Amino acid sequence: MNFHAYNRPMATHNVIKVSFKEQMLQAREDAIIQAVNRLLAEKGFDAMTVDQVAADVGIAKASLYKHFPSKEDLACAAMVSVMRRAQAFLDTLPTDAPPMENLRTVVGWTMGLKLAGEMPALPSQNSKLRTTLMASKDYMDGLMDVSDRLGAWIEAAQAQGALNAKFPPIAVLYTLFARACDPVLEFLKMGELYSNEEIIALVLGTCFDGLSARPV
Amino acid sequence: MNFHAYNRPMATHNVIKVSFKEQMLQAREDAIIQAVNRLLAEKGFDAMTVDQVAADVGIAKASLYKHFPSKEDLACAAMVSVMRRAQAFLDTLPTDAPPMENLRTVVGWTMGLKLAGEMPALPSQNSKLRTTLMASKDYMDGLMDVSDRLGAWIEAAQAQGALNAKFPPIAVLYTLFARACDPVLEFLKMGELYSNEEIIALVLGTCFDGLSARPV
DNA sequence: GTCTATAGGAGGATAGAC
DNA sequence: GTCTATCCTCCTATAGAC
Repeated sequence: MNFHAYNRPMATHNVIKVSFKEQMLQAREDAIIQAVNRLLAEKGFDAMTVDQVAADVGIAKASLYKHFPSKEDLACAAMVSVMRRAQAFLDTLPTDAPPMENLRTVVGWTMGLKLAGEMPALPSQNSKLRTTLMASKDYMDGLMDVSDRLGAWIEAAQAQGALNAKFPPIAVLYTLFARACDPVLEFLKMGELYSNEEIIALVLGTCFDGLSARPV
Repeated sequence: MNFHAYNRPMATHNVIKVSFKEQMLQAREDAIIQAVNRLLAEKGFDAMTVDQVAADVGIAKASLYKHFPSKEDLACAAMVSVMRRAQAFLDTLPTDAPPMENLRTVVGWTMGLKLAGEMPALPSQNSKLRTTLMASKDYMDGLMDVSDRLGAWIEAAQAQGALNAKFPPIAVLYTLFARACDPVLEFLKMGELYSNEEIIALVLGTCFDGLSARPV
């Protein structure tokens, strides 16, 4: 009892202090991730330099390396972040809606992200980066969860006859992921002829309806 | 007359010699471009190093720079090369065929190129590279020619009602260019479930028919 | 025009004081 | 954990002999 009486205040004090510190730490790491996310979307992984990230956050480069051990881990953290956003968005979609509708909505949402400059772009060739991503449980878990949920909708949509059954579900899944980073989006944006909403509608149209004319 | 009698043999000798030298030069530059093309397709512009190109060709790096003034110019030459191949392929297509059919054939051909590892991949963000490309008359001329020919087919196909008229021709053109480098191709190739022909058929299907089921 | 050797600089990562 | 200053590696590009 004396033990508790003696220790509790000290322990409480420590708990509060640590929690506050951790809160600051988390806030700073969030700021870092946000900067990385922006830079990755703007210039891509190779063109992004750690110096730019540090300057953007307003801290020294060495401090950055106290939070993340490498440039690859920075990018990985950004990917985990968007994956979480995607999961959160999926949570908001009605489970009783037509699966095809949900698929369309998700892809449209990712296109909006890209047009807003919030979609980090990673080179698919970089093996060092791939290794880091594959080794990240947070990233892989998120990716698997998203893939599973989309996969379920894909199969359901095919069972309903809304999604063309001649395409293997895996090919559809890849296609949806690819359309989230479709370069057509930035091409059309650069042309400045269409609003973001129009661009999304166009690219969604080409993706789901196809280029060939459909019989009325 | 004496002038000719005296000079002709020497001139002929020079002509042959120069022509031979130029032939060797051209052959070497072709070898360089082929190596660049392969490396660009395999690793992309940033990951490709000039040392690798030199080693691949089997000459010293300094010799490379006698042929091409910069790494960007190397990539540009490779792009001009594929553009020429594309123009040559367009030449083989029947002018009396349905334009929609020709569009499909061209896109399928570019997909085959990519699957064969012969489609150079350039980052769309690199401004130094973009400047070099824009400044290259050979590249721009080729790009314009290809765009014009595809554009004519697109408009003709829309006039015929074969290509969905709700899409602006420019959006269709961008989409066709984008599908030539579609990452879905390499994803499916990595899965090793489908042959190259099947992959091309699949991605052509998603592109032209769309993901949504079509009424029978 | 080919080579060897090296300049020059960018950028990822770290040392060490505080 | 933050900073300044620096290391070190890699890579583009060039100098200079042949």
